[in-house]
Amino acid sequence: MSKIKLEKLVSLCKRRGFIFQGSEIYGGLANTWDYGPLGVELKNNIKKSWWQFFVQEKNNMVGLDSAIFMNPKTWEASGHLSSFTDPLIDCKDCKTRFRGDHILEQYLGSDQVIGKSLEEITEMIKENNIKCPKCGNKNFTEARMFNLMFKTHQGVTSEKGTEIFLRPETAQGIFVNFKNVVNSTRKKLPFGIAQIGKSFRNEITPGNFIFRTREFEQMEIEFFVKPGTEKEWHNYWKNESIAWYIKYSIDKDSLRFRDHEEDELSHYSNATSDIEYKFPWGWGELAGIASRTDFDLSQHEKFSKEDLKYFDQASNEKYIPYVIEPSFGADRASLTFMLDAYNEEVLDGGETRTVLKFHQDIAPIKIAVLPLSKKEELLSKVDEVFNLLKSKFVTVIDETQSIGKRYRRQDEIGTPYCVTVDFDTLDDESVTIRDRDTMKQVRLPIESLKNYFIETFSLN
RNA sequence: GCGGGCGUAGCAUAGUGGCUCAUGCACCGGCCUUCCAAGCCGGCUACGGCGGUUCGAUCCCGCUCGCCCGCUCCA
Repeated sequence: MSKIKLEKLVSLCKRRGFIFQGSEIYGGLANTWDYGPLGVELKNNIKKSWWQFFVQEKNNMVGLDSAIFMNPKTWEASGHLSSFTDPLIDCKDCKTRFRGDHILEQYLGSDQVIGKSLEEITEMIKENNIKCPKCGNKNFTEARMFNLMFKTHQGVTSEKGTEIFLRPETAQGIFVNFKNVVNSTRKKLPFGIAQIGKSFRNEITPGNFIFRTREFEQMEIEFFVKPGTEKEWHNYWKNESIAWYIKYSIDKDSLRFRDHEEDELSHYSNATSDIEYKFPWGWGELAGIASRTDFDLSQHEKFSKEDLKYFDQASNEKYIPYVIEPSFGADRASLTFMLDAYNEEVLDGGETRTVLKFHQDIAPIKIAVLPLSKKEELLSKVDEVFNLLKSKFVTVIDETQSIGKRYRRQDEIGTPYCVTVDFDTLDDESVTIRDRDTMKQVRLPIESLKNYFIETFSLN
């Protein structure tokens, strides 16, 4: 398996139109990336495949698309207003940055630190003679707040009462709609609600191309279960989650589970397992499967004063469901699918070809129609084939330069099938289908072409 | 945000205080070409931005923007 350097992929992405730097003509905007013509097809296919796998093909799942702006009370209830606000301090000598509360906890224990203000944390670090864990000096900056939520104002004027946030996760949109969904779908536990959408976090350090950005797209499920059954469902979703990556051809050996240690668990979780991928810079998180207990619904019940309990007809009990949350990053998935698909192959002639071996349902372009030469008769036949396929499959025509070069072009963007119209086509009404991975060719009548591809591709 | 590295065409690189900034790939047009990056001819496209020093700056200086690595965070 050829391991690709990240720069190589970034350059390919730009050259071929997968991903561009955001606002590039203005010198860019830190850490924003735009999906180009091929990138948007790829990402859409990834989201589509996810939705099909996790929602449409499961009878205990439904979908949702909630608003990015939410009543600010939501974030009080969810804990994001306090927990996503980290007091940071820097060591002036070795220039390392720490979380002030974490460093204090190591010395004093967590009960001493909870709820302290910035000034108190700064003071406590001084008083307790705390040393930099890295260089041992005591030359710290003051603690400063870093709120991970983007703040803005609703309405034209910036009055305090209308302050709102860009959601830092899609999950809360699901929780606040739990009752609506139960009432409108008559779903019984256990069942889940899925949502794909953008989230925003003012990350301190974004980076690694589209791996960590401040604006990103999540694919999340909140799966509601009867308390006491959360362990088995946690396991179930771990397996389902990794199965999706494997179904869409991510290399098994580049994936692994990693369970969170107790001290790294989020404020809402009692058990979290990550799925990690072996990125060029090391293992990185692709998805997290968190057991969120009844934390969120309980909090929303408390803050909203709405009864969010579920009435279990079978056992005649009323309770707040427990929640298992599989949460995926769509941009990370896009990066992973590209990295994993990237191959450089040495051919018999000694030349190399670059080929993105996407799963065929993920590939941005499904079919390229190529005339063997630029002769008028072939070109009109090519149009005919294109028109036959275009309504069902993303199809392109490429007619410039040699046929071999065009095959390589399509390889580089991961097009699984090339349909070549040659001079025999004019007589026998058949075309040659060339397979990206095997480079083998088969001959097929034009009339059976569409059905052939309908059976080949499974994502609609 | 802090420290370090970096910024020349679509991509990857070369080079220079002053002459039309070079090469490969890619792209476009033409000739040619009947299944895996052929060839020939022609063409488009760049010194991240702003300011300073200088007769003259892509090159030196300052600021700024962006990228990469590290730290903290996370999908």
